[in-house]
Amino acid sequence: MQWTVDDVKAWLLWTLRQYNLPMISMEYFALDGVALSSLCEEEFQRRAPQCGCTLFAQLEIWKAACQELESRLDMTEASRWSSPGTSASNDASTSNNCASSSGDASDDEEEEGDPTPPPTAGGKVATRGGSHIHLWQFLKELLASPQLHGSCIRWLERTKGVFKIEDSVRVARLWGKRKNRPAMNYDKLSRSIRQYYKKGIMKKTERSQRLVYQFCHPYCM
DNA sequence: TACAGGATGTT
DNA sequence: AACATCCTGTA
Repeated sequence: MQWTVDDVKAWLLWTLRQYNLPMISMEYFALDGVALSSLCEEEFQRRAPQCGCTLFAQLEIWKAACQELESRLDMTEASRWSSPGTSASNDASTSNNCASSSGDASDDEEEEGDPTPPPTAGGKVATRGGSHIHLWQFLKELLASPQLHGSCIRWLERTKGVFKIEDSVRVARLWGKRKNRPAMNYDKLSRSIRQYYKKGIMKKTERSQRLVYQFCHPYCM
């Protein structure tokens, strides 16, 4: 996360726009990438009461995606991420240090994450982070960023909530990373999706194709 | 490999 | 409750 203050601002604006979120005061986010990463969910909420939760969750996904790209993908796609930048003019700063040699990487190294303890006052701080995200929410978050995850999961018919998992291994790995479950795989992830059938969160498609699922109505909006 | 679900443990 | 894990069986 080597973002500058401007990179952070660009990411915020881009994310707000992607999700039609209300505008926020950028003054509270005059931070570089490292500082932004060190913020806990509550601190996001404080700075952006309307959408801090979403921004925090999106940043988690972004970080996971960056790790994925650095460790897994080759340089051919590296040009696609760099900094978010609104679709208009953009970057003279492709701040990439992706010098990762290819070779193999059964698993990536630890993330630079957050070595900075949150300097908040008062007693109770980070600890109660929000990892209580549901699988269906996580999948929707991935689906909401096709530029980042379109190669592993994408909508087939967005209005109907039909989507396809293109790369089951990668989706499962991202889910495991998010939940801190290193042993996660598609077998277990798909079992959880199947539980959604009787819960009315997802349903089977008309003529079931493999790796294609469908959200039930309130959940696909 | 993917899919369907039952059983059981964990948080 | 919402998984995570494991497993039997089917296609």
